[in-house]
Amino acid sequence: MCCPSSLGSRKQRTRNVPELPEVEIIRRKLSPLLVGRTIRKLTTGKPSYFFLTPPKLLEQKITGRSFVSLERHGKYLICKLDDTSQMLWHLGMTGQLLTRERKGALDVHVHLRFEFSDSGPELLFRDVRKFGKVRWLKPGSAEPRLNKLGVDALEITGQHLFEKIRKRSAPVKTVLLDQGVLAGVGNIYADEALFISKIRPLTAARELGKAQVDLLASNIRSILSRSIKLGGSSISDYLHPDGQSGAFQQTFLVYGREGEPCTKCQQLIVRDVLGQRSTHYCPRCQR
DNA sequence: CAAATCCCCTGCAGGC
DNA sequence: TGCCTGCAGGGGATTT
Repeated sequence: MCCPSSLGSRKQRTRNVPELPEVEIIRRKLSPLLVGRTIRKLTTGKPSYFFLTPPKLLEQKITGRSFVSLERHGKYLICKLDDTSQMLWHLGMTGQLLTRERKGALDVHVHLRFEFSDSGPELLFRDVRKFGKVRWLKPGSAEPRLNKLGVDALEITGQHLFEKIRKRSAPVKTVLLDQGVLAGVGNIYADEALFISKIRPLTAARELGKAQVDLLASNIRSILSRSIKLGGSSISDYLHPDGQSGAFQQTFLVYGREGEPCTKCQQLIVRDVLGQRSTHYCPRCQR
């Protein structure tokens, strides 16, 4: 049938990176598969610059350890190990955590392969763009990056968000992406939440009134929850650990819809660049 | 302290 | 058909 590109306008290619819902789904699916299991062997691919902890050191520190819990703050996954050390994972843009039966060759983008002492599936850390991060933390030490994160976006309240942004002159879209303000919102959910809240992304954060920020905070929480229910957004690289795709991308109202009619008012969706990130909004609904 | 800019990387769309 | 260019994006470093 008719293809969208027949409209003639050059459409931006959009990608989706793991944001809070995607990381939370990984956590929920991976947690029962990891907790209680012991790492028998860690294999690293060619050392990539992206490791915060050198692969050899990581291998030395976690071999023989077992998983106690898998937690999440914003877009970070936090593995607690049985010697009270921790392993942090950040998936960057294209990071994937995949489970599979122990067989077959590894493709060149697999950077870590966790094998366990039992005969169950192994775990792969795969990352094409190499923006992902893996860090081991010795017992009792804290990760400065985690300490700088704002509250998890699922917990954000209007009052708290208002306090955090009331003096910020930057566009509200840019401020929502600041992980020190709230943790877990990325490009897609920022655009979608602003649309639902009828707030133009370019608006200076400090111009927003308390009622608007209350609404925004509430919409951020609800859109993230809805995405989790639908398995997250799978446009390009994101997959669940078992290879399943999410379905939330089918409900996007503005993201990646440049040039298409707004679902509310038929005005064409506009794309701008803010803080070097593409930003989508309806010029009529969002004032 | 906040804001703006640049950069890491690689697959792939678009142009010719 | 095939080569070349430019873009996507999180977040850290650096500069203003």
